Amino acid sequence: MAGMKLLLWQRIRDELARDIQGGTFRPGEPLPTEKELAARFSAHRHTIRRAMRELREMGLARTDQGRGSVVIEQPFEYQMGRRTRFSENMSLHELSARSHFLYGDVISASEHVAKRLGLRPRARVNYIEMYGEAQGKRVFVASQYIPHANMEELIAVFKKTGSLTKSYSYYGVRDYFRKYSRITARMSSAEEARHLQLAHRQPVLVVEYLNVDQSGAPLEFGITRFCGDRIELVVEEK
Amino acid sequence: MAGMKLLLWQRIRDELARDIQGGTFRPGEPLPTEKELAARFSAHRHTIRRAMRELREMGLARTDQGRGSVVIEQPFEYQMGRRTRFSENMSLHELSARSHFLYGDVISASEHVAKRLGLRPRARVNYIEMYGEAQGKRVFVASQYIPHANMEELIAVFKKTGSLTKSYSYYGVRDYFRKYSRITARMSSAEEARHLQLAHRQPVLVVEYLNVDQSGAPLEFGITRFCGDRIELVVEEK
DNA sequence: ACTGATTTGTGCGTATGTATC
DNA sequence: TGATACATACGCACAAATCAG
Repeated sequence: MAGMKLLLWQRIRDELARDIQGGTFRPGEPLPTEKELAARFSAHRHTIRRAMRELREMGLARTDQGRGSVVIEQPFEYQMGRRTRFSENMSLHELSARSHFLYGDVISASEHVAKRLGLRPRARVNYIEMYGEAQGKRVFVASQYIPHANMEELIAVFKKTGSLTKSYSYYGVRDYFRKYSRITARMSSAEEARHLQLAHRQPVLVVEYLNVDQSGAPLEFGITRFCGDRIELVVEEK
Repeated sequence: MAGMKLLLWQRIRDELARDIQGGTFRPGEPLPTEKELAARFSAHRHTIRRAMRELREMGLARTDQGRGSVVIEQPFEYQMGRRTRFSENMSLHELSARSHFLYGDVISASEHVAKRLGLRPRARVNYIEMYGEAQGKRVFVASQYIPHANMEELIAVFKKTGSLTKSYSYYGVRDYFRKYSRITARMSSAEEARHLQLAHRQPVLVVEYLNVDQSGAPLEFGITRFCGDRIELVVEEK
């Protein structure tokens, strides 16, 4: 089978794929126009299009009518399941992932938040805003609400440890679980676009979730906004 | 606790919430400007803004700087898990949900599809496009790939039964399971916007998934594009 | 709001190579 | 050998979306 003769469009597809994976064409950057590629490969535009179709299906490129084709930014995988944790999640992929503190305060819960956490309205909660980074790219901003009772110095502890999981263990919570996730998509707000360092308004994946401790008691309610094209949520059934 | 005195902003919030939930303000329609609301309630604009903030947190309204506030279209819940099926899923909520046939053919699988289904490249697969409707609103368009071997008349069967689950049972597949789901968000293409009957380009939730039969063999690979603001995917852990 | 240039999307026609019966 | 079917590749034309002025 080795040295099998490849068709023209397959050779073009493979060469462009190598150019992309080798870094000649960088993620986010436009690919040459079909006309230019036709000249480069001395092939018909239809043949170029056949190759481009495959690149799209391989998830390497995206093309828009009237605009052209761009190299897709390979999205990071974000595993979502019973034991979803950002730090464990992305370091698995050696992505040098970190979360960064943005803002924290003790506030009184809105009705919506109180209901989700099973608290009485206006109960005191720790409110923490953070953003997540992987390979130098912002991938999410998150707002988290944790009941203030029993964890009165959580914000200070979080600032020191830099991780909610570690902060919980400081308070004796050895393990916790994702109870549910509710996922929608919408356009980013101006503030979200700023935090995610997006040039323009882009779609965000909005995940509203509840984490519970080992006894099943609500531990943390949060709303995470993922940059739509930099993250791929993976829900794997066992 | 009954008859507890409510603050002014809480009364305004509750009255507006009743207006929205009662249908005075319809989903998708703009709410009165803050100035108009201030006049109606004889309250200061700041007080109106305090109430609006809660409405946003309750998921009832959305406001954009310079434009105003609109009533959020309450998204349908779409349960996602091991036994995800559209027909069972939405009829639970009495949403009069149906899926509609768009296009079907036997094609040869692209490399990407063949890989996911564990077939050799260019193997024959049934290709079915459909869209889903709930309460008269388009909620998704889906492209599905099912190996052609063993299910040679699948498309004809599907046209008659109107359901993939029923079509599978015709071929003796009594049950099947969701192996994984991969979720991203992006802008809808022109064609997707048309199928989803969107006025403008809007974000879509893209779910790439694999269903397997009871023996664990790949049964159906598909890409579903949900209208971002009309659907909320729910991943519930047990 | 309009115009023209650029770029991708689509359709049809033609010719050629290859596999099958 | 011939007939047929199918995929590949090129040529040409026009539609549709985008963008700069």
